[in-house]
Amino acid sequence: MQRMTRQRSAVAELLAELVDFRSAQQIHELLRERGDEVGLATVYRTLQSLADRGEVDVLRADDGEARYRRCSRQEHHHHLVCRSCGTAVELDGPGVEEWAARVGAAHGFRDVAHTMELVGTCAECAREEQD
Amino acid sequence: MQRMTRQRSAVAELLAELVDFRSAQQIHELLRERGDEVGLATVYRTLQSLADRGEVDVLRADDGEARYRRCSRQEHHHHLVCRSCGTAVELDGPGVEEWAARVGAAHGFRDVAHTMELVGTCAECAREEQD
DNA sequence: TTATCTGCAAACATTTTGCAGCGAG
DNA sequence: CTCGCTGCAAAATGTTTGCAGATAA
Repeated sequence: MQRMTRQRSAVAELLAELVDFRSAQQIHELLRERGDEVGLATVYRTLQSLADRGEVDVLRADDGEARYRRCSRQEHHHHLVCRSCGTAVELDGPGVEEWAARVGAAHGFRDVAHTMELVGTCAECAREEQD
Repeated sequence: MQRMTRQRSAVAELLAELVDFRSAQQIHELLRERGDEVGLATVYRTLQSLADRGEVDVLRADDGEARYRRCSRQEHHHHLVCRSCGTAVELDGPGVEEWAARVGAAHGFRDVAHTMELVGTCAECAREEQD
């Protein structure tokens, strides 16, 4: 069957700590940063097998990159990012989650996941733009 | 500005006849079948410019291919896509727009834009999974 | 005329795959 | 010891881009 290897443990552990969707390449990079060297191909293979077993969610970003997230009922959150300086605010509040679930149910959809990104100009950068 | 060429007319006409999402490559093939030879690169460029102007919707299939469809509405809206069969439902209702604007304002952000995608399993595919 | 568009081929980015060697069980 | 797993590099796939020639306005 399935063997437990250093590489697979590393991917699983990292996923357990992440809350948002991340691309395979981001995951590969995060592993490297924490000292767990895992081949990119292995990251792809591991994520794929996890996805096949339903242990991670897979979504596609607008640029075509696949994004993975460990599957859980736990609420994830979103970010509001400044398009100018990159400052990111973590958002909480169930607003979007509720809306997504309600809309999905209204159309008979099950297991509705979502991705969402807010981009704007933060107060500070808006002020600087005036000059 | 923008010139009207044989190729662009052909793409526009084909899109007008299609109802569901098609990939750029499918569109290229459909054009060839009806005798309108258009280079694949031109198909991509045309679809991209149409998407920029909001005249077509773009979605990403699970395999990473982009799918295009002429937009039935001009306003900004979102989609609920089935992760299994690809069926897409256009969503209306200002729920998310209001939420995004409110959250942005609460943090002092200006010109808040957002992207969002819902993915779920539609009723029909959920039924088939039972077997 | 001339700025834009087109087709081709080469470049790109992401993901998959073939294969020889490694290593968990 | 055995197969499944890994890393590498090569291939596949979908999309973008550089460029020389074609063409709408």
